[in-house]
Amino acid sequence: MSKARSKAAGAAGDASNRLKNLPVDRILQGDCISVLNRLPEKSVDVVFADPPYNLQLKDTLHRPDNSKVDGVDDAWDQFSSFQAYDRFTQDWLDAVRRVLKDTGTLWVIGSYHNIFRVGHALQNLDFWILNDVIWRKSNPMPNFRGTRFTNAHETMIWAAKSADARGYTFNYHALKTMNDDVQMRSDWLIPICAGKERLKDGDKKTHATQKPEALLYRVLMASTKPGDVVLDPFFGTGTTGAVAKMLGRHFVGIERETAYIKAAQKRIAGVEPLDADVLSYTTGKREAPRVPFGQLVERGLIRPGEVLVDGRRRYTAKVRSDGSLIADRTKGSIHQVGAAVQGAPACNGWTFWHVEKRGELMPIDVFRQQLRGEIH
Amino acid sequence: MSKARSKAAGAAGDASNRLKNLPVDRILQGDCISVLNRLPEKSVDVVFADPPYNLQLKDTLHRPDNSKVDGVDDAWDQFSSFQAYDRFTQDWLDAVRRVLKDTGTLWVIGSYHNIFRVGHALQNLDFWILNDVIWRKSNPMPNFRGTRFTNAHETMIWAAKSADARGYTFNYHALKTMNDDVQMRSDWLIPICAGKERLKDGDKKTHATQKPEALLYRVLMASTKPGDVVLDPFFGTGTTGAVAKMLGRHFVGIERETAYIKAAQKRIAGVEPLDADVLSYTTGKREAPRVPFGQLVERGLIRPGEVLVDGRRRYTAKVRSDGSLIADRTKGSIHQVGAAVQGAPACNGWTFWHVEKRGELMPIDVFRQQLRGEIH
DNA sequence: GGCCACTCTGAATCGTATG
DNA sequence: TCATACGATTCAGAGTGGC
Repeated sequence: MSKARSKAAGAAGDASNRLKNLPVDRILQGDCISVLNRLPEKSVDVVFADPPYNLQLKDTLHRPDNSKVDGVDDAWDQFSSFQAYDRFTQDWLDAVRRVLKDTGTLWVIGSYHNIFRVGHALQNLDFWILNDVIWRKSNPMPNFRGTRFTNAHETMIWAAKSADARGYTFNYHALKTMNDDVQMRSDWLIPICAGKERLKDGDKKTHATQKPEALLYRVLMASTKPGDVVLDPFFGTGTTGAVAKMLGRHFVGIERETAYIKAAQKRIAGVEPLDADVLSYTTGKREAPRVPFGQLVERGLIRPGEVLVDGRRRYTAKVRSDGSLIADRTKGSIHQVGAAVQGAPACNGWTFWHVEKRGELMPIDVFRQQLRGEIH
Repeated sequence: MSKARSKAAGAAGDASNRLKNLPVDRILQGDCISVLNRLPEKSVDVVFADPPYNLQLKDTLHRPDNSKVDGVDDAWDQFSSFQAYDRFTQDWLDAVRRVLKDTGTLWVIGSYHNIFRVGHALQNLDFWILNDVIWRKSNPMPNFRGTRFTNAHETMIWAAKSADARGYTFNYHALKTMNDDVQMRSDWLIPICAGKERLKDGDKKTHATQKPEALLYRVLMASTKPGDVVLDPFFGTGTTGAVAKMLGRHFVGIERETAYIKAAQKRIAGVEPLDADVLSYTTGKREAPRVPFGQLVERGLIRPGEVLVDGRRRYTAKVRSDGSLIADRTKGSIHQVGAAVQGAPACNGWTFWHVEKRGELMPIDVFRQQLRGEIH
């Protein structure tokens, strides 16, 4: 670890053209590593980094309706190999480490394509992981070919400068208040960036991977105080800057592309900082848990092979391992089979089907209620 | 990458004492790497691995009421450094790679302490990540000190043997059925293992990190077929084996500690496998026998000369005697002509083209279903 | 305005059998 | 091995336009 650290430390460059004071609430144009190397050391409270994910997309993907998916094919996301990506990652992480205060923390966001490279590298550089936080997307893009699980989340790593770093900011009570007085968990349900918030040039997205402000809101509420400085080395269209300004924090943005910088400047200029007393009213909304029937089976509340019967004992059906039912000539969901055996157009399987316990019939909805109670 | 691979390949050991046949539904005692090296190559359908997390707990942790938290401090979770852990990880992953069929997949579960080491290592060994899956715990242990987010999830990596590996099992439709007919996402809400399911010796947990059966249920439902072999190189108290037996899959367990093996054997002996009819699960059209369109014509379900129309009555085509279609300027298969009239890159003719009966449109897929029913 | 139907899109490592 | 053809496959939310 220390070997990697000292080697990369050389990348910090000479201190000759180093700035004495941190330029604040500005976007600095250039390659993030060389710009970072010009900034004064230990001057930044928090770094939020959204580096290229190195997606390695191959062919074009079409939706079932034949429309084309507009994938990320920007030049900035192209790397020749894992090695090249690892070197890049180590270099910017090391440059970040120098400008971060000893009490500072680092956030990095990524997907399975790159996050294991990033996590590995930052642990090697002695960063100390405080949490990994899952951004659960309420509206992810589906998997169109039915080949995998819907890729419905991204991962953030939150880390301090070292295992024995003390005094980092974590606004525990503010987050708990935001979360209806329950501790904030490591999984966050937040929609993707769309609608008015999404920056466009005509009908084209300005940036392929603009992050939602709600995500940065929670990150900054958790790990910064008003007046703190947040640095974003992959500034893009400036979500970090916009939210920082709104929340009364300072930002430093680093970005190469002129088009992104212009869009970010315009966007941030339009942001009105909030009064401090307003901030405390924002709360996280709670999701209403949907409980699929298959979950009752998976959890053992209903066993595969168990026989369900309707309230008047006219029809029966047997539970299969995937949570579907099988009856005379039909199989399908609890609703489909319930409808089919009755010859009805539709049926609410939750109230239609029952389990027999000691001669008594119990609607399966009872088990769903039980599961909901456990979840929340 | 290839360097790491070939180097570790040496760890596969000599083939002199290698077994000819895979011993199935048994727990093999010993160090997982040397046991793996004795197994026949490419013999296993799926590997589920729950390796040591390398937790690096320093002091004992106390709850607000001063009771002691029973953390993981077992000898098997102690590593001297990241390097030692990385070497261990690479070695067992490489041994796993050898016994895995080319169509097989690998699951690894971990937390932020180790999952970045694991993910980095398996990418270096050319494993190809299919998904990372988040196990969201409905009842995690709270963070008692209020210094971080409640650590409410663990991460699983699901990977194929290489980027171009084909034919791995993913029971898309069964999982969709389990989830109320929406695609299964990459975030799974499942409670931790507690209650009757949790194995105990008196009032002490038998194993510090026993996984819930519901988690393995979903893993095995997703990525294995009945009769498949699942290998678990860190078998512990045998959750993988218990669920595999229940679901009509075979297991191979590897475990060092006698106490865990005994507990697992007793547990698995008490498991009753499900009946075959219950194990059957929802499959999609991909599994169904192929029926050429020409057969519908040949069998008289569709007559030569009949006019087909799309669902919105924008396009028509006429059926020729050889089962091809002819439309303005094009002729060819139902798919080719469907694509051509729309100007689309591709088209599923089975669902695109309809026949008009008494003013109602019926997709030609209905006739295919009919034929499939007859054939069986 | 309100409701309904329809359209569009989002960090995506998204096929397989046959010849 | 490679080219060709078959034919399987989507969820939530925002925007738009008609009645």
